[in-house]
This record gives sequence, C-alpha cells and structure tokens, in this order.
Amino acid sequence: MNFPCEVDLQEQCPVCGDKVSGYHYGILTCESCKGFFKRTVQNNKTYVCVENQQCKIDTSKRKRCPFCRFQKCLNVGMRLEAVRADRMRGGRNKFGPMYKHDRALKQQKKALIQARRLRIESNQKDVTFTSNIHSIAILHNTKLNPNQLPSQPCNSPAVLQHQITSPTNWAMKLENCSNSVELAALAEAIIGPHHTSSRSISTQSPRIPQLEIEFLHCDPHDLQLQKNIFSCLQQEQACRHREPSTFSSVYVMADQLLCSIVEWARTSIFFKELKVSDQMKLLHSCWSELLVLEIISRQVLYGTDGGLLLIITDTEMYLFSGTTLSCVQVSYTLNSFNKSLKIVSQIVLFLSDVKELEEHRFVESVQQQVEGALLKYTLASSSQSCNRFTCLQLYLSELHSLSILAEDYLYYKHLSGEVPCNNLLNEMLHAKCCWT
DNA sequence: GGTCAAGGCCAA
DNA sequence: TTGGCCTTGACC
Repeated sequence: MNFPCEVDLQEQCPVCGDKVSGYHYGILTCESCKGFFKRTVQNNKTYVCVENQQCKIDTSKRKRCPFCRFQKCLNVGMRLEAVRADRMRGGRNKFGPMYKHDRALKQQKKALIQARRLRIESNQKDVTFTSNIHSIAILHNTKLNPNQLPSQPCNSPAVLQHQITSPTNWAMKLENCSNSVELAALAEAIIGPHHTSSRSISTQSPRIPQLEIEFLHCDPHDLQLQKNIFSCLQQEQACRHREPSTFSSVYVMADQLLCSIVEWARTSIFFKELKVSDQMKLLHSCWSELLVLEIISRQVLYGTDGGLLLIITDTEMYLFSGTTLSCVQVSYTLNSFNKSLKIVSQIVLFLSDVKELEEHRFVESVQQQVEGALLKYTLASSSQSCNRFTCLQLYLSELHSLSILAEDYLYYKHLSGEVPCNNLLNEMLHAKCCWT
C-alpha cells in the first residue's frame, strides 16, 4: 500500500492550498478564502473570468481571478447559506453538528492510519510469516481445518518463484479501459468467456459444495455474477482436471465480487470523475474493505438466519469467538443501514488516506459531501440518528480491522500459490506484495 | 469559563 | 481588494 513515511497532519485549504485556520462556511479553509467568500456573498459581488474559467487557484495565483476562486469555493463545498444575512456576530450555526462529526471522522482516520502503519512495521519485524498470520473463512456450520493455517515461510523458493511468475498486470489494462463495457470485457478476458447462455447451470456446472451454492443464492437478483462465478469454477476445474477445492471456490467468488465492486466504483458518482491513476490508487488502498463490506452486506440482506457467517480467527483457533461476536455486531448494525450501504461504500472508497493523488482536493471535498449525505440520511430516517451515525463510524473502524485480517490471509494464500491464477484478486494481492 | 465559527476592522 | 487579527456570542 501507498503509505508515506510521515502522515501530514497539517491540513491544506481545499481552495488555494494555504494553511487551514478552521471550519468556515461548511468546510476547513484558510483565513484568506474565508474572508474572500464572506465578502463575495455579503456584497453580492459578480466577477468575470478573462480566461476560459479554468484558472488554477493556489496561494500565489488566488488574487488573479476572483471568478474562478469563488467557483472553486463553491465546488469544494463552501455554503452560501452559512453567511448570515443579518450579519449577526458570534454564536453557532446549524453546521455545528456537521463540524463535530467531521472532526471525529478525521480523528478516527488518523487513528486508522497510525494503526495501519504500526501493523506494517510489526509485520516487517517478524522473521517468519506464520507468526502473525490471521485466517478468514466463509463457513457454514463447519469448523476451520487446522491444516489451513499457514506453515510456509514467505521467503521460501516456491513463494519467490510465484512472485516472479506473477499474473499479467491488471492495473495497466484497467488504465486502458474507458468505460464499464470495456471493463466488463476485461473482466471476461481475465476470468475467461462464460458459456452459460446455452447451458443449464444445474446440469453442466461442476459439482459445487453446498456452502457455495447457498452463497450464490444469497443474491437471487445478481444472475450475471452467478454466471460468471460458475464459468470461472468450470474453467478452474478444466485447468486442474479435478473439482475445485472449497478454498478455490470461495476465492473465485471473492474475485468476482471484487470485479463487480470495481465496476460499481468506476461508474459511481464522484469516483468516475477522477483520473484513472487516482481511481487505481484509491482502489488499491481500500479494495479489501469494500470486499468485506460487500460480503457482510450480502449476508445481511439475503442470509441473516442460519446462513453464511464471515468468521475471523487468529492463528489460535480458540481465540476467534470474540472477533466473531464483533463481526456479527457489524452485520446487525449494518442491517439497519441497508439502504445506505452504497453510501457507506462511498465513504470507504474515499476515506482511504492515499497520498500523491493528482486530485486530492477534489477527493477531500467528496469525502465531506459523502459524509454529509450519510448524516442527512440518518437524520431523516431516525430520531436516534446521531447515535447511529457515530456507531457507524465506529464500525467502519471495525470493518477496517476485518479487512486487514482478510488481506493477510489471502496474501499468504497468494504467496503460497494455492489460489486460482489470472484474476483481479491476485493482482491486488500482488500489488500489496510490491508495496509492503 | 473555554471553545470556535461567525462578522468586523484596518494596514498593505 | 486582500488577508491577518480582533470581537462577539451560542454552545459545551
């Protein structure tokens, strides 16, 4: 992952990049842009751009074009209604709770970055890979097989060989895709063409373990996803000349879910506006969180009673009950938010603290808009919305922890070569391998 | 009483 | 006109 050596705690004004002095008119800005926005609104000023209305605004050029500066103020989220018509001084306005939640979220974000950095440092200090590996499994009334726990050190010849013969670079292909159709074509190229249109899944597909069938039935509306998964499983069976193992089946499903997540992201509001390079950086940073959220969401929406459970364990088998409990809590909490799950996904997508984004200010303003949207949704949907909003933020932290466990386990499987080849999940894990 | 986001003031 | 600093006052 792309982590800077030092997290920049000094906020920059999203309009001009100057030092932020506090919340002003809805967002964090510098004193200069605060004053500029206030004067413009209070005095009903109108400006004209002598260029093409796309002037660059930074600390040195912000005085040159007030038109573009004011447009940028509005674009990054400064609120006209926060300027008081009666010019009353002092006091608080209606944005107070929003500022409070935004601060809490930023604090949480910093804590997450810190935790992630500590974890990476901890991983780097470990001599063997098995000392801190965690396991993730999708179970259905079964227990984890102790044999599934890692036993191979990461610097073994087999692992090194696997790293050398890594799959083709999916990221480069993604960069060349300009729309969802091309992306779907790429996904098909990665997983192989599916022939389910002329065949009956029930008669022609490989023998799939019961738990995977139940998993597929979790989302009866997602037929295309089911077809893709069956197609991949058929291909996996043909390649290995035997039935896919339970783990391979789960891996294929996770990979296909990941493909659908990427497709959703690339066509979603805000994200599609970003440059492809920024899209890739964000996705590389949060794919595992989105994947875990997707799995939990499907569990909540389609299989809450006696269905599949996402269970996280440590290497010590008997320690997993506590984490399991928290995972179930996440599910039930998210259940009450099921209509806003895509907003939650947007938060995860844009919450990633990725440095060196070309459009980092746009991403920051989107973060605020998405958080605002979720707050509005919770305010409109429940009298206890403030508690729910705070709760959700806490569970986002839990989601992040779960995703780290999932990544670790899949990463180990990736290194040990136990996974199906040539897929998106492998590419993400291979990228992780290069970054850490 | 402290905090902090409003508006106001004024030198450059 | 700008932008740094000051004053104000609701909220905690």
